Amino acid sequence: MDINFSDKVYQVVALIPFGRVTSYGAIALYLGAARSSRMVGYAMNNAHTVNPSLPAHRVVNRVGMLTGKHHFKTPTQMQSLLESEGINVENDIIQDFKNVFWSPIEELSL
DNA sequence: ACTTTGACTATAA
DNA sequence: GTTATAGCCAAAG
Repeated sequence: MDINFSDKVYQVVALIPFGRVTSYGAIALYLGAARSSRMVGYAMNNAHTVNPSLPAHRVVNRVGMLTGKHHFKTPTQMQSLLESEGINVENDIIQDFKNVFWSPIEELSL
């Protein structure tokens, strides 16, 4: 398994189901680097170049805030995509975040 | 090899 | 309730 930390992030993000979201910390925790949550977002900078189809809009911070919306082509694209998947976003915050939250550890380790 | 950075998180005030 | 600060660690300069 000679893949970089960033590549692992892409793998997990690619597995996020439709209509669900997860947090940077949850991904980092699944990768065994619980305290490298910042690196998850850092890696996402190249995500669109490695695999543009990565659902980066389904990755938010721990409270469901669309912190990375400015990294999309348009700041409104992230919210639009989430709303298209049935996720209610209001003021850059995902409503019912706990309800749509997807944990890689819970879903992938079972 | 050292310094800076950052799509985070937790704690303190 | 919000705002500030510190810890954290991998990648880029």
